[in-house]
Amino acid sequence: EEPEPPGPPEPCPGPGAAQTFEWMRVKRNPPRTGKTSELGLLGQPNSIRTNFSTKQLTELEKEFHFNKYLTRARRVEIAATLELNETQVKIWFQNRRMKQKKREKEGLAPAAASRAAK
Amino acid sequence: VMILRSRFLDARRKRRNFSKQATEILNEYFYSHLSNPYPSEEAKEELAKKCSITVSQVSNWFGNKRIRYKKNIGKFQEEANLYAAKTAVTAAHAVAAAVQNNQTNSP
DNA sequence: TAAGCCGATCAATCATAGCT
DNA sequence: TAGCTATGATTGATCGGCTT
Repeated sequence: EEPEPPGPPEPCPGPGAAQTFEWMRVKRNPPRTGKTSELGLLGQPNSIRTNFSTKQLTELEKEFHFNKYLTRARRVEIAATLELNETQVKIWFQNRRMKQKKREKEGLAPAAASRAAK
Repeated sequence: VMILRSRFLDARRKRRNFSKQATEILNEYFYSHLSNPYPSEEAKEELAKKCSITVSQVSNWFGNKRIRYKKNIGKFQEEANLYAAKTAVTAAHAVAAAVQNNQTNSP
């Protein structure tokens, strides 16, 4: 059911010897939401997850309900208004669409429980 | 400090832990596929059914498990051995059953 | 060839559950 | 009851593949 014929890896999983597989070594490049200047000086590229403010999220949400997809022009406009990168706005819409899809998919199938409830 | 993490009214998280058996099933899959704990969409659906949870929850579980496992492999050593042994026993039973079945069916 | 999108995943964090 | 750990969910951002 799970064909796994790689050649090089270790032998057998002996009790007490946890092997280190590739997936355990995977490292993501830190977020490069770099705003070249924040504390002045070419400080390290802001490699920290951005926390969107309630206002930004509210505006993005509002725009999303209007358009699921953005045009370049609209994206530039929104980015400027909310003080975000175009990339951040683009990614936000990307993630928002996936979230929407996920909900439509799940919010339409909990059949088993819906019958019992009420 | 009003940097309100207004994620407070997120209508989310009224979390409930999964049943012990569900966790058992998920862990069994995780440790028996430790070299590549990435279940396919089909596998996730099957696990979801067996555990009585959604596919998304299965994805969340594996996502959290992988990250937390590699963050501190040592902390999961005991658990890993426990499931490794359990899998071995299960496999042994399967083999034994197959052998018996083979003997009683050999013309 | 470059840019956007999708689907999956990562990684950090939130908030609650549960044990000491 | 307070404090700390375990755990499910959320989400900004990354990765690889495919499309435009």
